[in-house]
Amino acid sequence: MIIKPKGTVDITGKEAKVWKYVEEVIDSVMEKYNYNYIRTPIFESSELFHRGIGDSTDIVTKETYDFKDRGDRNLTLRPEGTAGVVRSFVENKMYGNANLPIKVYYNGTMYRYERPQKGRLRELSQYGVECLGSSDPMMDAEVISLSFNINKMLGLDDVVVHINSLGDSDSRNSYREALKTYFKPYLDDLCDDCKERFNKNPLRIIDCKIDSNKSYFKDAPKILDFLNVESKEHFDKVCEYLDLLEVKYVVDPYIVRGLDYYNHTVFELKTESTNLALGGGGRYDKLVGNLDGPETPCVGYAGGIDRLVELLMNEKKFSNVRDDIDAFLMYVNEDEKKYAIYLANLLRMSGFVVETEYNNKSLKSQFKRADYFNSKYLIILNSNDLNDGLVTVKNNKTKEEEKIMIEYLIYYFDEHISDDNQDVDLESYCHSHDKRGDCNE
RNA sequence: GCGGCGUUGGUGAAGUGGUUAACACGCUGGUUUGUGGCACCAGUAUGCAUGAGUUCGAUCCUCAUACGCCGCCCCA
Repeated sequence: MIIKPKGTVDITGKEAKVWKYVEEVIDSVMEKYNYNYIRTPIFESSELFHRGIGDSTDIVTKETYDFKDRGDRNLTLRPEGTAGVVRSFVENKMYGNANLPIKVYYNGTMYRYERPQKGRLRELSQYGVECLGSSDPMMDAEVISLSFNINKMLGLDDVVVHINSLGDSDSRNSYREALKTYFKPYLDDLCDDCKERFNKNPLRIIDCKIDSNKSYFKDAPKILDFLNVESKEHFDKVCEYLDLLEVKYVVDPYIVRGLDYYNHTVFELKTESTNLALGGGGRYDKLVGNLDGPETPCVGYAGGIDRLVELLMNEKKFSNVRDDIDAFLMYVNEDEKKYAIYLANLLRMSGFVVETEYNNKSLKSQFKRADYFNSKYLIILNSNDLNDGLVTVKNNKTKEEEKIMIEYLIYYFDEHISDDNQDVDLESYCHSHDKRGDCNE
C-alpha cells in the first residue's frame, strides 16, 4: 500500500467542508478590504528564499525542500508566502504603479522540512496579505485589524493580538547591545541554548522557556524603551488606530522576529484562553530592497489554515457548513431507475441538492443511505404511480408523505425548501458594531 | 538535526511466547420478496505497521525501517 509522505494530510469529509468554508470567509473579507488575490509559483529559485530570508539561518540550511530540476536549476518549494509576492512585485515592476500601496492576498500550500508534530506539517496551508508601498501606521493597523476580523468572522472570539515594535535598525542595534550588556554577568547561569543565543540571536533570550522565570529576567531591558522618536511615534499611532478599529490587543515586548528585514511593528494572533498561535506578521521595509527592488515599505500577515480548521472543528463552530441534502431519489426496478436519473438531473439543474442510489441496493438500504446524508425529503418512485404521472414525496422530518404530479415536483421543492445556502454575512456583523459615533475619542 | 513514547479489522479498542485474537460500533444479509431508523439472528482480522533475528513455536522478546504523537532546536 502506498501511503502519503511524512508530514502531509488528507483533508476529507466534514473537515473538507469546513476547510472550504474558511476559505470562503477569507475571500469574502479580503474582497471587502479590496485586497486582490495573487497566485505565485509553489517553487521558486532557491536564491529567492536564501537571499530573502537570510542565508545563515536554520530555516534555509535545514528546513526547506531544495531540489535540482532536469535542467540543473536550483529550486525550492516555498516555505512561506511573502518572498514570492515580493519577487512578483519587483519582477513585474509593480512599484511603478501610481496607485501604491499594492494590496494583495494569497492562500496556498507551503513546504517546510521539519519533524512533524500536531499543528506542524511538512505541507501546510497558509493565507496571508501583503501591502507594498505605504509606510503609514494606518497600513499596519489595517493589516492587523483585517487579520483579527477574519478570525472574528469565523466565529473565533477568543482571539487577542500581541503587538510589539522592533523599531528601526538603529533602535534595534542599540537594544541588542543593551541586552548583551545586561545578560553578560549572568552568562554562566543561562541555559546552554541561551549561551548560544547570546552570540547568535540575543533577542531570543528573553522568551526562553527555561530561563525566563529567573529573577533577573524581570529587569531585562525592553525594546520599547529603546525606540527612537520616529519609531515610538509610529508605534503609538498604530496603537491609536487599533483602538479606533476596536481590535483586542496587548503590547507584548517578548514578540521578536528572527529575521533582519523586519522593522517597526510585529504582531501575533493568539487564542486568549489556550494561547495557540493563529498567525503573525509585521512590517518589512527592507525586503524589497534586498530583492533588487527599490526601497519599498511593506507590511504583511500570514495565518495557518490547518489550525483554523482544527479549532473550528473542535469548537463545532461551523453552523454555516451545510451537512444535509434536499432530496434522495429511491427506486427499485429499471423503469423507476430511469425516472430517478431523469428527475435527479432536473432537480439538480433547478438548484437542489439531490442524491440517489447507484448500486441497485434494497429499498431498506436506500432509506439508510438517505438518512446518512440527512436528506430533507425522500422521493420514492413506484412504477404504478409513475404510470399515472405521480411520485411519492416524504418529508423525512415529519414523516408525512404525499403523492404529487411529476410536473409539479420542481414547484413543490421551490415551495418547501427555503434557500438557506447563505453567503458569508458581513452585514450583520457590521450592524452590531455600528459605533461610528465613538470615533472622535 | 536530537531525545521520549507509540502502531492490533472499516472504526474505538481488549489481549496472550503455544489450537477458534475478546467486546463494542459500523457494515452486509435475513426475520420483513417495495416504506427505513427499533428488535432479534447470522456474517464480517489465516492476521496484530514493514523487514530481519532469537525460539520447537513470535502479535507478544531483540534489532532495523516506515509512519504517528510529545518535547528540544528552530519557527519564515
